[in-house]
Amino acid sequence: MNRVRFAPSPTGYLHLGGARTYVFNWLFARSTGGRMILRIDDTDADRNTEQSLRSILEGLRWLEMPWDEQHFQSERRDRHVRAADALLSSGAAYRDFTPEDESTQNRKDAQPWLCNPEMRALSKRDSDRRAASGERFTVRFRVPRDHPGGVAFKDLVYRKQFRRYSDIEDFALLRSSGMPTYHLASTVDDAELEITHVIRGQDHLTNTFKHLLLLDALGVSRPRFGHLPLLLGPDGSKLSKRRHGALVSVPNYRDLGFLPRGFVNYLALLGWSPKNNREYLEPADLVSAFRIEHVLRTNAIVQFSDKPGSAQCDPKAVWLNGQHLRKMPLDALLPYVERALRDEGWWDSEYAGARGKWFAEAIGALRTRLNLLTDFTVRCRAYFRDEFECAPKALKNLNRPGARELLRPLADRLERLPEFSERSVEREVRSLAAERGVKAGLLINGSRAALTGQPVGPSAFLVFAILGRERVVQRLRAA
RNA sequence: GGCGCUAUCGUCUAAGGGUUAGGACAGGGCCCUCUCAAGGCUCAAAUCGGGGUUCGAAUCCCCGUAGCGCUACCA
Repeated sequence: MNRVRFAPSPTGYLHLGGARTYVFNWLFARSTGGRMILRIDDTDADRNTEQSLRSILEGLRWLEMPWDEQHFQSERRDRHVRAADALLSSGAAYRDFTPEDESTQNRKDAQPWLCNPEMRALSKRDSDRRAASGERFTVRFRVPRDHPGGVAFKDLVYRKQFRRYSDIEDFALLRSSGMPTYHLASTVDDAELEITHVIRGQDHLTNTFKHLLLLDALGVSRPRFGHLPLLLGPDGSKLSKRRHGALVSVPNYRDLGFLPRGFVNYLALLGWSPKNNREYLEPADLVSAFRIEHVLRTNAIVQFSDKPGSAQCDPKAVWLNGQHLRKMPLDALLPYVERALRDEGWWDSEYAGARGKWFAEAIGALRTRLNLLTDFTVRCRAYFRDEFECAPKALKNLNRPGARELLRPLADRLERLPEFSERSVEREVRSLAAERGVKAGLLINGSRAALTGQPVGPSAFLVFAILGRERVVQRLRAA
């Protein structure tokens, strides 16, 4: 059975890149009957924060793509250290006593740093003696750099990969604090958790050679690797919390009013394509269409902007979300709208009870012209609240010559109407307009303004029907 | 600097030797219409540059250029 993992480090919130990696892993697991493992890579104690961990879990849960297992890397430290010890005694690794500040100096040099030959050549006796005397050291992997060959593997996405031993530096396994590094911890855990497919960002493509070296030295079997193209910001640089801020965080998209499925659909199309021109894909469609071999090799730019007034996110994401908002089963949509209204303090328990049918019908009518969940609160106030402002353009419709005077007579007629429905109301409105010799549009637009305070919205007759006779009559008179 | 990855409309992408280089978003126009959407139709918009290979190249090869990644006791 396939086992894949997503291994975020809790040093910031979950951003689009991480979420996309999670989504691809999950899709791969589900489409092949495998298991999804969440592993929190918290080996860098200094930079980890509780808040970051919470936000990652929250963001991941919001995607509605549950994982099957969860592990904390920090709880597995013993195994990492044991692996380092084993490599040390087999000679595959060695102690490097170079002081930290001196070794960081090396990377400033024009020449690439590969190893410190002096430390590499240290005899076992000297090494043991210096370690026993309490001298600080890091443990490094001894890359067989004198051999002419190299490491090769076949990436699921980037195909054949090869790197000469002589181009790989002697990377650290254990820090001088005794803490394992990412390379060691990640590799040991992948092996012990029996990960079969490592699917991660392309920024790890060149790290994979090190991981393979480690895996082989540890004598464990290699998982398969698949690297994903990177997500770039509009400025062309790799998406990061540092540069691009909260704008690219998953919670931001939730707050913008995205449905999990709309967001996931958008993410899935960044660096992957079903190859048949389909764009709108429901979660189940994604699972059945997903093929790791169809992942692209080119980085994708995520469109967004922090300029006030302009769209904060890719308009295509908004469009896709609108597709889901309209096409998903109404029953499935209702809970999301409920939460949006609750957040606004507009939720009425009657919506779920006596007026449940009304609520469903209203949402069903409203959703045809909305894209985001937040549109229900920012654009539909008049359907849920009795106090609302009249927009300037709506006021203009109301003030057209002859419009306002007709509202009261209309209210009177509607009050007496035997049956109050979309069709019967339409008949009344049109006949009143005809009798007074005005265009129906005048009355229709005026009514919409009086009833909703908006110049735009659903068909006016539908508005009448949604609001119901009582509120309609009252609002027409008030205008 | 070294090593590696990548290169199709503004953006996401299809076409992996033969197509008028297709679709989607965004933009323009038209239809529908009580408004705004939705929906339908339509217009504009791309193969980074240069060399090969081939009857034929977006597609294969080489060179250049550009972008990105790695080059940490970060992950």
